[in-house]
Amino acid sequence: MIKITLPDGSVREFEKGTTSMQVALSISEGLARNVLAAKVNNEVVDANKAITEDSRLSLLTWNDDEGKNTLWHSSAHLLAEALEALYPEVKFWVGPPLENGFYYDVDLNGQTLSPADFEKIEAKMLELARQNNEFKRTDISKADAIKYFTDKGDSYKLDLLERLEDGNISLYTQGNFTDLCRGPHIPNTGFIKAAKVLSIAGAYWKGDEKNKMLTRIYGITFPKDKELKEYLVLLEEAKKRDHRKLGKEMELFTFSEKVGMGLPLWLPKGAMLRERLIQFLQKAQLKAGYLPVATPHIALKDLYVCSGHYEKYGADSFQPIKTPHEGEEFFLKPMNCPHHCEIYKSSPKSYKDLPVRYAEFGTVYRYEQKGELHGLTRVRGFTQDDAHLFVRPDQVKEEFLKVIDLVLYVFNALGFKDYTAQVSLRDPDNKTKYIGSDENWALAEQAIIDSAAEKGLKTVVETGEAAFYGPKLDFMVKDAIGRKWQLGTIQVDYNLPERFELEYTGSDNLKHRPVMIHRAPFGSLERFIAVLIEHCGGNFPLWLSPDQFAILPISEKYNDYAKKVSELLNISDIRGLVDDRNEKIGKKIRDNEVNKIPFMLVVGEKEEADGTVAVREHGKGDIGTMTIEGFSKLVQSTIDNDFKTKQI
RNA sequence: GCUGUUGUAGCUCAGUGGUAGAGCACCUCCUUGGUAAGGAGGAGGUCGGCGGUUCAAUCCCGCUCAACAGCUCCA
Repeated sequence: MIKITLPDGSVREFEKGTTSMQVALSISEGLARNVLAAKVNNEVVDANKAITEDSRLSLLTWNDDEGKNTLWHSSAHLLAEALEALYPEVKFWVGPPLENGFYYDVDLNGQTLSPADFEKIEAKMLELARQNNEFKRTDISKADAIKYFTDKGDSYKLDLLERLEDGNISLYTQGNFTDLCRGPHIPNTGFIKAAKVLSIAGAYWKGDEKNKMLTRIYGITFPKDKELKEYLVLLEEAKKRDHRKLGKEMELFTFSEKVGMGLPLWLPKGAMLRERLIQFLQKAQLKAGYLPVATPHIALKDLYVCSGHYEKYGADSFQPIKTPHEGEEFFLKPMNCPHHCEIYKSSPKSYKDLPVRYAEFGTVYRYEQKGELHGLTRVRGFTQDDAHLFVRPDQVKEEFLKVIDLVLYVFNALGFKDYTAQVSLRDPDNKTKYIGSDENWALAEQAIIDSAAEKGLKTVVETGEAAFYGPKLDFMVKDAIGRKWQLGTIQVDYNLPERFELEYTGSDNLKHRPVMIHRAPFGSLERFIAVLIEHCGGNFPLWLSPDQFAILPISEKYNDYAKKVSELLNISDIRGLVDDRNEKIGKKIRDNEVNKIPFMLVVGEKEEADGTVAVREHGKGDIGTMTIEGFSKLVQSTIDNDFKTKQI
């Protein structure tokens, strides 16, 4: 008998050689129907693998990421089986699971696939799935594996085999398809109830452009048909929220071939949104003791040689700007920090001055590769909400806590409710590749971990992911439709203080080196606004909305009154427009509704006589008539409500 | 940078080897209308750029530029 410990801590006894599936059956049949794989002592294995010793066991279902991965990995095999049935010439490379679905890289031997063929493949996959074919594992010697794939003519698999050790090679077979695979897999194909081929794309064999281009077929599957439908709705929704599409429709920003790719042009409405975000953060930063600074867009090469950016990015960056003066070279600034270091150095600092917090909305330029550019999320010129805190080593934690507060304040005000802190620490087995003293690293890492814990942040620790210059904390944000984005970042830096020989005089009257903390709650305004647009689908919080109202006169007779109302609201710092077009009210309502204007104020004979406005809220319709002051209060209370979160 | 797809009016898109069309937006006029599209007329394009084939190219071919998707997830 062996002892199996379940996740709830309970221990049960089973015969040696029992499978996870049998354990599941002993608990309930319903559970067994949902078991996709099992985790035995932290190793994910087939649910029908025999357990031979005392073990901890978790049964993995669709609700576990590992369960999903297993189903999708098996689905890749199912896709391969379907492809082989439909196109006998096909040769296979690899088919891993992804975060959302899976792909298989195949050589179609000259055949081409088009979206028109997708349905045929999906139908075949489901037909094969319904056969409930078991995923059978066969452990095999290397020689036999080579023989099998040589006979089959699968040259790509032979290439994989070359790098595998004998004695550690397995095949999985379902139905008529056998693949080289370490597993694990779901018990049988019947668990796959819905399948969708999503797209095809070229992908070089082994990711090397010198190699042959294979066809990568992306797909996704689900254990329930309903979930596929929900997923497709989500894809549609994501398409509707695409910030590139909404940005164009809402006249927020544009790109011009003449200006250059990756260089966004902010249109008046988008610039208004930007300004509001900047003012919002500036106000919060002033309260938190930041000092605004401003620095130019270019600097001499020497600055970046000193900071190390020249060595690291010089060749891949924009080329230097020459001057008539022989040998003089300027660079577009790729980061604000070197400038801020020089500001720090402009006067001697005492330990009593620290922490010093320099903040700047600094526009930086980076030569991103062509293929990397994407809307506002990857651009070549962007504005960081940058600040650098120069602190004593013993102040790292306190400052970290304050920065976390500021970041959470920002997320709250913008409606991001779901976020995770990702803490990146150094690799303990390879401490030499990092700059800075051992005890300072230990201090900072502990400070970050403690700060995150103190603030009650959901935290994921990534060991070995720290930059060479310091540990960091990144905020991963989930948007309204469940997609993850990396936004704010807080990074400790031991490198730049060293390179710039930054100092402060301590209470001991000796020179000490400060620690630098880089932090940006938005990251960059461009990227942040892109995420914000997709998060709220263009329906910005009222305080950010470029036009907060549109006044719609019933006829031209009331245009003057409309303008008067608009001016009055402007005085209360509420901004909007007067729709004085020669159109009927229905048309005006439709157009402004489509334009996502938060409030529409209909004015006609009655309103002019009473000094009122008839208010319509976006997405809700008529909410009644009120005085201008009443509307002004409504706006104010709506905005206050957006901020009704903890203040810093 | 590499591969593929795309590029026609401000926007969304149709179309053809004989130099172009729709809807929306825009302008003018009629209409002055009370909660999601009133009517009529008009203006607007070197069909991304360069070159080639052809009597003739927006359409075919080559190059180029840009946008989009993918190129990292190694059984």
